[in-house]
Amino acid sequence: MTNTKIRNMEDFASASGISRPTVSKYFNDPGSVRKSTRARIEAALEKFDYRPNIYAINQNRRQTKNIGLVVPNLTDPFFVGIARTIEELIVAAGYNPLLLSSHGGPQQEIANLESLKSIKPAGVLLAPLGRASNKEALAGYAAEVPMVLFDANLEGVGEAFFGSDNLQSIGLIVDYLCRTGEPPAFFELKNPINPNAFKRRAAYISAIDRLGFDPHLIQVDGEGWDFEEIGFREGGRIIASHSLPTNTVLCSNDRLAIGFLSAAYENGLRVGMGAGSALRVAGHDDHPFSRYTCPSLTTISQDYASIAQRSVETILSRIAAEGMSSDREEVLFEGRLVMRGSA
Amino acid sequence: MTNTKIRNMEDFASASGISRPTVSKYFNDPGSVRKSTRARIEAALEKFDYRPNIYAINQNRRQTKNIGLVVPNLTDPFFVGIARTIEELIVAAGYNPLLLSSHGGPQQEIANLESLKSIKPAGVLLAPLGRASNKEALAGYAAEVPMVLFDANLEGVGEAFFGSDNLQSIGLIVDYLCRTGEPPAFFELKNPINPNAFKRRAAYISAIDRLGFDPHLIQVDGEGWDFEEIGFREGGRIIASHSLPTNTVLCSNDRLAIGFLSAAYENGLRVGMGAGSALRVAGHDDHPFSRYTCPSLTTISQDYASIAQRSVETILSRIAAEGMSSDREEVLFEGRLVMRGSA
DNA sequence: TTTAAAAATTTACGCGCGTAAATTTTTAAA
DNA sequence: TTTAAAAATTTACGCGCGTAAATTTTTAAA
Repeated sequence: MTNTKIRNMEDFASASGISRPTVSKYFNDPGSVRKSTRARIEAALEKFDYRPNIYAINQNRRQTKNIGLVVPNLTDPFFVGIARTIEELIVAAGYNPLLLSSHGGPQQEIANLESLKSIKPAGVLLAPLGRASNKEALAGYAAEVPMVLFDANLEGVGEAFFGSDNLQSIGLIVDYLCRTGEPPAFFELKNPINPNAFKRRAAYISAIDRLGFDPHLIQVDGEGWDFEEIGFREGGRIIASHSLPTNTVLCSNDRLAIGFLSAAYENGLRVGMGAGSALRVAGHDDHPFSRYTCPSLTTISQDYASIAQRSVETILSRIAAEGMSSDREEVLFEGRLVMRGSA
Repeated sequence: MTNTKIRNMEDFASASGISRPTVSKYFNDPGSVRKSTRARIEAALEKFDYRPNIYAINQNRRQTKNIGLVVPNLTDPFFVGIARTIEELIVAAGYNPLLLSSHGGPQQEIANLESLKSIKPAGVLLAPLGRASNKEALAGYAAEVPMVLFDANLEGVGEAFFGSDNLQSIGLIVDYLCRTGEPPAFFELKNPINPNAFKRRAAYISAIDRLGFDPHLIQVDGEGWDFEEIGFREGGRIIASHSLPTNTVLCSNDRLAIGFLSAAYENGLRVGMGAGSALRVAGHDDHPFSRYTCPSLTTISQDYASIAQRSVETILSRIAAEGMSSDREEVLFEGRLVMRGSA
């Protein structure tokens, strides 16, 4: 064999002794060619390590193998974790994931989707910002590209939504807190961005009502996504002013709770369940750092794995169906109580 | 104007009344065409919102506008932050960043670079895993694609390296700790992955020597990237066994310190500078959560902005130079002391 | 061994651009 | 107004694939 330089599929086909269209067929689906042919191509592949030009492929294929994955934030480890799980599932299915973060801004969210357009994605998985999202623009986009929402729902947008069952999970932790001590007050933002925050508020009120107690909403000011800072600042203010209505606080999410716990420590308030403790604090999401707060945080762990799996399955089936959209699907997965030191 | 469907640059050119080659020239550099021509194209652009097919462009261009960005980990907020800064600089320069995480594994690091090959990147910015990296494979890759390293250095690999001056920053915090209390012991992994860890160890010894004290290395077992867990487990073990050689501990990085502080809390050891405190703890990196530990963590803030900026500037100039590689550049940026409650 | 079905091959075209060379038009300078 | 330079246009080719239709070869079944 001479030292033939393989520059394209033409060269590779002649080097392997197979016609180019058959080689093309092989790369699109190795199982679609005869076993002996496959063996010859793979032998040649060992020798020359040729790979087809992705740009030429995507220019000519009816559809790319790209799937966009847009999350609101990558400074939040929750989205990093679920994005990684989703990416693995997409790769396993033979597709190519493209992860983008909206950095908390609705204009960036739209810009991300627009920039994805240039790579002609077969489908998009979107965890929307929520209330801040440009819903009309997203709905318009979903009319052009198959889109599945996860984490936060926008009514009627996309082919499906998969997220957490806040009614169940908040009910679970409220039950637990009431069973083991004083009924909790609910610490949250006055004007939350995330739709889950509204559902958690409603779930809290419903659970407290069901148990025959009075709901206490502690609604604080704060904009944006810097929840730890808000939890620290507002939590500190409330603790210092001795205006806590109960000795138990359920935070709308772990990031608020992390800030709140830090504020409690700064103010010399001992948190936990023991005799010497003045306060119990719980969160929601099982943030990676909730294990290392002082004390470690009792919280709810979301079913990331199921959310990721169903989201990927659904976008793949919608891509395969090519516009044969049936009804919009909405599935909520149950959370699990994680008991630690704080409550 | 009829309702002409714009399917490609040919259609768009005739709709705007300009020849296709001139339109092509415009998209490659709007400033390269006459002002009046530019105005006509942009007027047509408003009307038809056509955009060139990225696959056809990249198939035909000598070089793409893609720049790969590979970091060891996205669960570590340090890399999320610097990646975001770098992405913004790349976009501002008219290039397209592609962020990939190696998830802590050397085989994934190589796989990331290989997968980048298929999109024919003009250059790659790599924060290598360090000791675990397949150095030969990375060097081979750098011979084919312009590559700049940041955060962790691999001797001789790539066109340049930009990182932190651990000698300066560790010296700074050791000086501070010695000036304000007992000289610190150094808490670290026995076999660290990251080259910075080795430099910090050496910097600690050098600084302690310079001040005329005896170095105390607390080297603990632990594999992988779960530093908080290692800090918590090993820190707790050491605290419980009362084997701390001093009342001041400098941790090799903030994530170890976060775990260590949590362990101190669990063991009832009060950390801080006040009279009632038994222990001082400091870290390195100014992790986003170091503000919310109990107490908040005294640490070193790295000069992310400079590292990001120089890395991007350098890869762009090497891309422009097209293989005209001169000497390998190495620049270390100084850290800044961040004083908080823990030391 | 014959026959039908499946797989591979050949031929041919098209995708949507970049880009080079020769020519024409426009602009700025004399 | 003339002239030279700059910009735009025309013509033409190529990039590296996907893919369809007709034909040939191979395989499996009768």
